[in-house]
Amino acid sequence: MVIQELSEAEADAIFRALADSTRRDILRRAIRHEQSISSLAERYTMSWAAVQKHVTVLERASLIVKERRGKEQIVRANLDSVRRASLLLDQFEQLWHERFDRIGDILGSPAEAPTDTGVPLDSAPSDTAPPDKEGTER
Amino acid sequence: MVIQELSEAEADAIFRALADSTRRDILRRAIRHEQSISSLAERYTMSWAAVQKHVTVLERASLIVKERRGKEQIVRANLDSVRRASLLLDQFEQLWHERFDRIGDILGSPAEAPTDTGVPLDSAPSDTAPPDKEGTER
DNA sequence: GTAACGTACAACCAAATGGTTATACAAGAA
DNA sequence: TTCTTGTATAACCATTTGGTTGTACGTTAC
Repeated sequence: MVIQELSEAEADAIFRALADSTRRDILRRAIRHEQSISSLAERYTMSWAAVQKHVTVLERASLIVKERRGKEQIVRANLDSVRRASLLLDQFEQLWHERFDRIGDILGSPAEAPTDTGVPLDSAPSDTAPPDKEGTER
Repeated sequence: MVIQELSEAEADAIFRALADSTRRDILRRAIRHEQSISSLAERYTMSWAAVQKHVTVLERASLIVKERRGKEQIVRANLDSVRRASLLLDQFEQLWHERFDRIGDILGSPAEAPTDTGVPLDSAPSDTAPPDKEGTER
């Protein structure tokens, strides 16, 4: 199983969704067993609408899926998104290892690095990539 | 290696910091090699101050560490925090597996028994925990 | 010394977040 | 039918976020 890689926007959504303890809690409950939004909302002191919004955030991040069952919306966790996020974190770890695989960690690609003047300790290994956003990154 | 577990607030900070593509990019660069804030800022079209703010967010999340070197602040990645986040994601996965270890997966566990701090494998795992934002939260 | 560099931070702004209450509607139960 | 439950959404509000410009300050280069 390969598990699709995350686009930058998807990664944004997933990590954002995970960056709130209430939402992490909702996700845990949804993982333990599917349940309606209302039964979820009962567990919190905040308003039903607030919980609903959290569910929506989780849904937009694909961390959960809603499924209508009669008059209820059943919330089900989608572990694939969790795994994708996990994979992205693994890539950071990978970069870390690659750093030490580079012999010396000094004087990397001589290619361009037109004015990497300063920073003698670490010239530009593979860093000469397109600077700004647009997720290019490896 | 045990790797400290994350408090809710730390988890908030880490995932929040990761929920922005510019910050993930900065983190990747910092992982590849330590460098000053200015050399990082050169890679982006946004203002220096904006990059500085992103660095601060990453620092508060302990994803990077700053270290003064002469007049420069050197930004260094702290992979431990990445690993902690990874571990938290693993716990979701773990919950998922426990769900199917429970014989039956009886849904709708009413779950009131407010004492089960031990994550029983059967009925309601730790579902009864004070879900809401306890003291700490924002 | 002065100049340039790297950094820090304040003040400001628009947009997004996280919460509230209130209203509306469909499905089941009585 | 009416009542209740579960859901959805709008309007509103305070705070945070992500960006800007401007100012200030210590360190290094000249």
